[in-house]
Amino acid sequence: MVNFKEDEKLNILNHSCAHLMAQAIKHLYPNALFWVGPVIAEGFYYDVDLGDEVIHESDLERIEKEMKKLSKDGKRIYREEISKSDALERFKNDPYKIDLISRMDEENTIISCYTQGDFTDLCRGPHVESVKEIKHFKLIKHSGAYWKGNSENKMLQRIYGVCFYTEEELLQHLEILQEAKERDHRKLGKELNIFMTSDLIGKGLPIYLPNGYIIWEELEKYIKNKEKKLGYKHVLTPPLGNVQLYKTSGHWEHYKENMFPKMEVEGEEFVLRPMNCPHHMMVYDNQIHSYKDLPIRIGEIARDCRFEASGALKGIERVRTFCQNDAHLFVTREQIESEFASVVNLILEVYKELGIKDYHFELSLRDPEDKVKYYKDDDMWNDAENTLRKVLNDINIPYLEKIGEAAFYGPKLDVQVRPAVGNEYTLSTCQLDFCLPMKFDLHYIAQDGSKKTPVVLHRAVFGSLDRFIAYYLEETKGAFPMWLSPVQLNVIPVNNEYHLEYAKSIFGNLKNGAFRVELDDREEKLGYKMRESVMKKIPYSIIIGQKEVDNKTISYRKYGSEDTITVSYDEFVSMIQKEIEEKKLLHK
RNA sequence: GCCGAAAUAGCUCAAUUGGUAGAGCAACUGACUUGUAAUCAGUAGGUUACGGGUUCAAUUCCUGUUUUCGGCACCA
Repeated sequence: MVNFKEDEKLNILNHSCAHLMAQAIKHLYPNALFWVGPVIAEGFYYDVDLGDEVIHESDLERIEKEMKKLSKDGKRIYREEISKSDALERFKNDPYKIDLISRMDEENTIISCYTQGDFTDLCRGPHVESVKEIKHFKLIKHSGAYWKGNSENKMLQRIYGVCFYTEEELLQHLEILQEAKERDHRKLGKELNIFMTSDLIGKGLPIYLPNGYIIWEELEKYIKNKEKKLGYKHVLTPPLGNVQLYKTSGHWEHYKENMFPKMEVEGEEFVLRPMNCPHHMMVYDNQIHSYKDLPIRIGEIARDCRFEASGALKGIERVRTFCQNDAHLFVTREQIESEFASVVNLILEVYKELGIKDYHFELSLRDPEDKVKYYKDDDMWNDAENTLRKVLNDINIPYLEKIGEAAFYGPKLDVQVRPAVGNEYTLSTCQLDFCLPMKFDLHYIAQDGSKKTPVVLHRAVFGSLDRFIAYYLEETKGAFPMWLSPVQLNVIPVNNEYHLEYAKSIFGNLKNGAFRVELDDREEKLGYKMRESVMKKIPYSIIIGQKEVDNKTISYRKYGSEDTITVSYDEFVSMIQKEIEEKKLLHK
């Protein structure tokens, strides 16, 4: 997939295309005012104020047509440098430009304008020489977008587009977009019977069907085993709690708008829990701990409920109830680095085993200017942020620093991935927290007999199992590796009259061997049954015909291959056992 | 939540400017006894998401609601 931002030449072309679009819009909507038109990874967009008018899907065609016309006219693009006062004068009737210009530093900024025919726009540039270079473009989508990204502000009209140097590149790009839709987890989830939703149950409340639940169970077993080896102890805590619990933690103050409203019973107030930290704090507080007991690692596959905005819901990627693969590590200050490194290594190990390659780390820091969101203790923040930086540098992990992305209680390391369709999201997280242990007045007894407050690492490798399954569906295109496949083997007799008996005995042996196996004994042709077997993305289709009956063998065809291989039963079983143990990827 | 779009059989989709819904697949029945991505024939399947309105007549036009989709905002 092209990244328009990183290809300098394409970047300039796309930015120029944004200007061409603006010019076309100005022709069709003379009162249009323009905000910004940047190049992004997926192409470009321009935010436009059309007064009371809004863009409809059909308008994109009109705008495109006008752009083609302007491109054919082939006007040159001129650059002009002006002073700040000239700029303020020239754009005095345009509040958006005034807003931009007035924030510019007069001394150090060259203010430039670009003009093509009857259209001039304030712009840093650079641009292509002439609009006739802007030929192979497409307006992809449109939407409302709040001015300056603030939902208190007016909603502008945003139009997205892409531009290439050749028609072939453009068509190829559009094809890639189409292919991405094919591996959207919502489409695959439906086709492969992974999950469903029901209007009567409610939106954002997914049901995992038998196939989906097998994947869920396997992932749960997998991660819990890894955690046990690292000394985690698993607990089971309730999915709701007293409101006071969240008032103490500070979550109520920060997030009550995004929680399901409290319910009152017998004078007590409860909420469905939006996260598990306070519950795990209570688990820690159940006993007195010595410094010798630390680190204490409490894990849980824990169900949470969050009242996500209806417009944010998406398949099983963003839902209103989900299960976190959560854990809280209670450590001394001296143990922070090694425990944090251990979590990062666990994440790296899991990603490697599952074959996930396309991800990056982000170190999410507080915005020191934001006095409302973040817990007030500058020393604590500096200490925490520097600790995370140090560990990341020590273990040599590349990462991006993101200001203002921290949790209210501490900085975090997030692992970001990109889905088939839509914006990137966090798949795994590890957060450092000096704050909640204090709020809950937790301690341990130090070597000198004094009471000390532990530090907590919040971490989730499968941020949520729901989201992870969504991601892995898209990553594997629904062709899961053997160990995760809902159905691993499909036994297909060629002819029921002569081969069914032997097929049944093979099926029975595999079933007793704890493989997830099906027997397709319908009265259909082999080709028909093979087609379904492949469409269901079953890793192995086992064919039993006269040859196999006579020689006491089996023949199999692996998903993604067109070859048929004949082996003995024992040979086959040891092969697939090995494949399951090694968690081999089905294809890559 | 905000801006825009969509909703027709279990699934994927049709239905000419408003004239009371069709196909393929799946399901069911029967025939065929099959060697690697669809054997043939038949049967059944619908308050066109839900409610209200305009009209002689609404899947089609208007309107409210619900859900879904593309973005924006949000994401402990």
